[in-house]
Amino acid sequence: MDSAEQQQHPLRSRRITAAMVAARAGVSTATVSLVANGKTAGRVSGENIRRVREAISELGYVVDSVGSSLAKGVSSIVILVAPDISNPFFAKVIAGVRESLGTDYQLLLSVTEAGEFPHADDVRKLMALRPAGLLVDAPNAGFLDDLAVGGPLVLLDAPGMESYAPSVNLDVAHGARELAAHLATAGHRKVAYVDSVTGTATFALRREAFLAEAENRGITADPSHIISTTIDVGAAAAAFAAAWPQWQREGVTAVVCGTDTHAYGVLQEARVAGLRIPDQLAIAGFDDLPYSATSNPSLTSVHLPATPLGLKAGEQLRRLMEGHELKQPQLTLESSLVVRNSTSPA
Amino acid sequence: MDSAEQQQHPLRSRRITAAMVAARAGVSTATVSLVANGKTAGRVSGENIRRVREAISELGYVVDSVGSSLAKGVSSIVILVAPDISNPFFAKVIAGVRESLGTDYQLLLSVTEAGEFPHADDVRKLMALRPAGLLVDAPNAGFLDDLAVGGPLVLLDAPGMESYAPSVNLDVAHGARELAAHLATAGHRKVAYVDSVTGTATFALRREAFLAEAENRGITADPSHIISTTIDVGAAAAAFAAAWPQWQREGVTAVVCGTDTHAYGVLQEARVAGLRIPDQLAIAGFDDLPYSATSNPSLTSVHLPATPLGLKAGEQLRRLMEGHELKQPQLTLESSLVVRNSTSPA
DNA sequence: CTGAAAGCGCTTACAG
DNA sequence: CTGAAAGCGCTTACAG
Repeated sequence: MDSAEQQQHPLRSRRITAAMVAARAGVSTATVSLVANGKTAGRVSGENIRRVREAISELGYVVDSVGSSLAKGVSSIVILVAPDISNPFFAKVIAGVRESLGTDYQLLLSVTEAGEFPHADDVRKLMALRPAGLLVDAPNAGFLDDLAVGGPLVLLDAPGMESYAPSVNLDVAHGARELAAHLATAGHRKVAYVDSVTGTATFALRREAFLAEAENRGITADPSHIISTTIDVGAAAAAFAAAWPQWQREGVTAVVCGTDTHAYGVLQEARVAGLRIPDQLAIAGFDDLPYSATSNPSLTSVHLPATPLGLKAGEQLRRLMEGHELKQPQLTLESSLVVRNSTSPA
Repeated sequence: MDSAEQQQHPLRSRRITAAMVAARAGVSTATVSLVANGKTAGRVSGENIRRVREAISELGYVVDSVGSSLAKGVSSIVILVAPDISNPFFAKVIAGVRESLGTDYQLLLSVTEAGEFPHADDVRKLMALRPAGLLVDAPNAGFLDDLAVGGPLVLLDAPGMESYAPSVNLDVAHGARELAAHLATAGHRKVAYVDSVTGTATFALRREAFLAEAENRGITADPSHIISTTIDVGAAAAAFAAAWPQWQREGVTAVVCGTDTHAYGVLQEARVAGLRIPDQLAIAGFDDLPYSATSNPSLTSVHLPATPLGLKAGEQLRRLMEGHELKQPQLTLESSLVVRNSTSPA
């Protein structure tokens, strides 16, 4: 039987269309569309609803996303633009987004080379997909200017860019200040800072909040003690190895890193150099990746709630895509310092 | 930006269409399509090519992906189905895929809850997007049976499933055997194995190759010494903590983990229990994540080439999507053991 | 070389 | 409540 065969191999055989369902149910395609989209209230008789549903399940019909998107003017795709997914932090953000988006929306990842954001042309290509909404993680202002999109848009981890769009941010400054206080209490007076090369706001905020509070507490960070690398263990390790001899001569006793990934590289190289941690050199990072608890020594880090970040951003976007107003367009999630052995003797 | 425009729905309203380009260039939309798609050879005059190109750049026209997909019957979307992206290993795979796919294709991530694969219904929803191709990472056979898709499809890390589709695999068995040999040489006779709960082939292969070679070399792994958890530091830590008292009584001296992530959890808990590593307990994993070099102690692991895996899979899929035959439908990439302090005294 | 026209599959006013 | 019909934006035979 034809229909039985199609049921068995729905993806291999000819595509099932609304017209086929309509023919089988003895209704028009308009009615099929109404039923398939759950817009039957006061528009389709109970009997027809039943017949269409039966035909749909018998044939294994699924609304074609492309035809539907063209007719509606918008697809079910949500684009997540992010500068770096190699950071394990980001995997958690994605997990959160997926969870809040549910099965109605498809997540399309727009990833570019380490730290780079797509430019106007790439953005246009993305918009050609008619996304239902956009999620932009850790953007820089230049990218948001290029973007200039009017549809549903939520920013993640974009401090200082609240004027562009609804955002979900992390109060990294709070954790950064705790870290400065912690190092001051431990007696450090000269610190170095290993930043990320990407000019994204969150990294600037981490650095500035830390350095400001450090200064308040009598800690100095000489300009030559502030360097940047890509978010990569090896790159951070190499940069630290090159800088350390001078830093050591100049009395640096602690290195703060923009991400834990940087910190792992510094840790690795510091151990190669035979430094006693934290006695000769204290090391700390941001993100509190799962690996920071098991590193050697375990890494002091500013904990950032990655999964909740993705979750909240997805929820906000979802409201926007459903046409609702946001009661609270700006959300901020907590951060806090987790002290471990890389700054505090066991 | 004009705030009034942003208030509206520019995603839907201000769209530049082929008709607008055609009007401006004084040609038909058919000619615009030909030029925009680079199919002009012997079909469009030089003069018209010039005029259309000019109009395209003046208006900032981009071919609408939805309309184009509907007309062609296929989109420019490549779907990557994967059971787990929280593993940092996977971020590298994605990076490799993105690189080989280039800018002609958009990468859509189909992620599900930890270790779960989408079932028939979800697959149908995905196929409704009319993807240009499918990449499936670490699938189980049940999923591939459900899939039954006819279009371009490449499997990643799917040992034993070569009959379903072209695949790019990792020779995890080789590294697993090296690991067994290494532990045997170090004098271990009773080992435990912490597996992943997902029934994916690569994990079964890791386990079986390891256990077979272990047995060859006089190492036993009692059934009660083989457990499974999700790929999660905390879950592995808890499972190990619960099992260790019995294992210790029964003489286990080494724990091999299906992934480094599991191993970090075991490492963490072993240190909490005050075990001397590797003297009282040796620990090893698979994946060789960047963090394994900096853990405490550094982790012995079977190195797997994640980025090349994504890269090769993307290249193969690309050939398929361009209508070519694959000269080599089955590719296998190397793995090898990296010995560190968790199994070998510093 | 060129354009008019027929679709691709769906949704949505619209008239009944 | 229902269906015929007009699109959505594009591509591709097809006739000229």
